[in-house]
Amino acid sequence: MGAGTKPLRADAARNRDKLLAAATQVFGERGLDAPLEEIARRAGVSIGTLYNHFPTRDTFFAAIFPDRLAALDRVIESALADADPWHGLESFLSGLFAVQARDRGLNDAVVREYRLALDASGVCQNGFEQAMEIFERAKRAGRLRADFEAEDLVTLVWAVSQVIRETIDTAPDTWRRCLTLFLDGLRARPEPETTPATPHPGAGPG
Amino acid sequence: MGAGTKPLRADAARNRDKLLAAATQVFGERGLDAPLEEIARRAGVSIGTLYNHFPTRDTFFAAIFPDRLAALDRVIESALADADPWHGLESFLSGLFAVQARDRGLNDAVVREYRLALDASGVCQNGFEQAMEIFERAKRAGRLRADFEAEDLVTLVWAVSQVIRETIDTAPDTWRRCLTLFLDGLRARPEPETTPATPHPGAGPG
DNA sequence: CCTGAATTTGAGGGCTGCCTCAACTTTCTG
DNA sequence: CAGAAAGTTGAGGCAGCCCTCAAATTCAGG
Repeated sequence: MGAGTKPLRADAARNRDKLLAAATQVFGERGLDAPLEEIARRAGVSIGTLYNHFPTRDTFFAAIFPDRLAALDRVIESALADADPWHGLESFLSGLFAVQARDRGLNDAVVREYRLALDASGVCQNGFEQAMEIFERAKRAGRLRADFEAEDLVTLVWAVSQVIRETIDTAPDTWRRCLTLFLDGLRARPEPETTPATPHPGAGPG
Repeated sequence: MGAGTKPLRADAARNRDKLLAAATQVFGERGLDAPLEEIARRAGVSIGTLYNHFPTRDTFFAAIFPDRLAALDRVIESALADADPWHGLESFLSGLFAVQARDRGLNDAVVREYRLALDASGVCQNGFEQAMEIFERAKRAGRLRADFEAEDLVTLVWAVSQVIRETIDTAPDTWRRCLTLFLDGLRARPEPETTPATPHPGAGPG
């Protein structure tokens, strides 16, 4: 698995790059269901060429997202390196959702990967289990509710992904508020301070 | 506005009823984006007839959902009638989401209405404000976090609606778990008991 | 420069869904 | 029961998106 692929002709390589760039852009703007013809158009290449290089939508995903999702590994690592398990957990979720909120394609991709991970069939199995370790650690430290499970992480991602989808254009920080609610709950707490400070993001119309 | 509408011919009235029944069914199964031609097919009526009676998708919604959404007013009422403001709040959310989880169309419709209500343009303004009163009451009683706002209710509905969408076929009670997390938060609590008893619904594979 | 192989092209066929309208059928009224 | 009004029909036009393939083009090596 090194140089098993024959070198592409110059123009082909150029087109492939243009396609990948366009796809990244289009998926980012429109999500994973974006029309492939839009990608070809934006790449300045015919639809036939697109299918030459990427016979299916999934080949696009495979070319684009693994790297970008792997970037989340660093978020996980740094969360696990945090001395405070709860703070690590918070920073993992913030980091994850911040990435999702920057790109509709990534938002969809994360949902997809986590769903697959739960079915025990994902490529991302690895990343998911690493992420769960963040939660297990916080649990052991008595900071995370004891009944938290892998399903809950997936549920959390589903929930927040939709908040991101709904607000990405008009109030793209709303997910922070949602995360605060998830972390602290709706119930009033004895202590006046809950999470340091995550007030409402600028969602107000007036 | 009483009998301003000329009486429909017998066959027309029959078809209208068939269309409404079919639409209710189809929207329920497929959500508000379901193809209108499927509705005509299931009603045993031509697509032309469908457009005769309901020139736009919205006229369908207007004919179907107001009543069903109004059924939620009873949920709200009974929540407000609850002696315990927090328990009322819980029962409102449970009631709302239970309704959403039973019908994809209603799930979509609730999301739509709440979004509009926030834009101050919804028909449902009324119901939304009534719902908010549940939260205000719980706040006054010191049971709900003091910074809860209307935006948070909408966010909550967005979040849970997605969990419902993702799980409605395979584990339709998952939203309960999501609600528990919202109510109590992820953080471990000093008291051992949080919410009476909402363990994981039967989502586990094994 | 020439040639063969690699690559690109884009018209076109297929599908689904939206919507219209001229021709046809049914109901109602006198 | 006839005629007019009301209602129904479904083919067909439009649009978006998917995907294919024969013909045309471009590249790379001799």
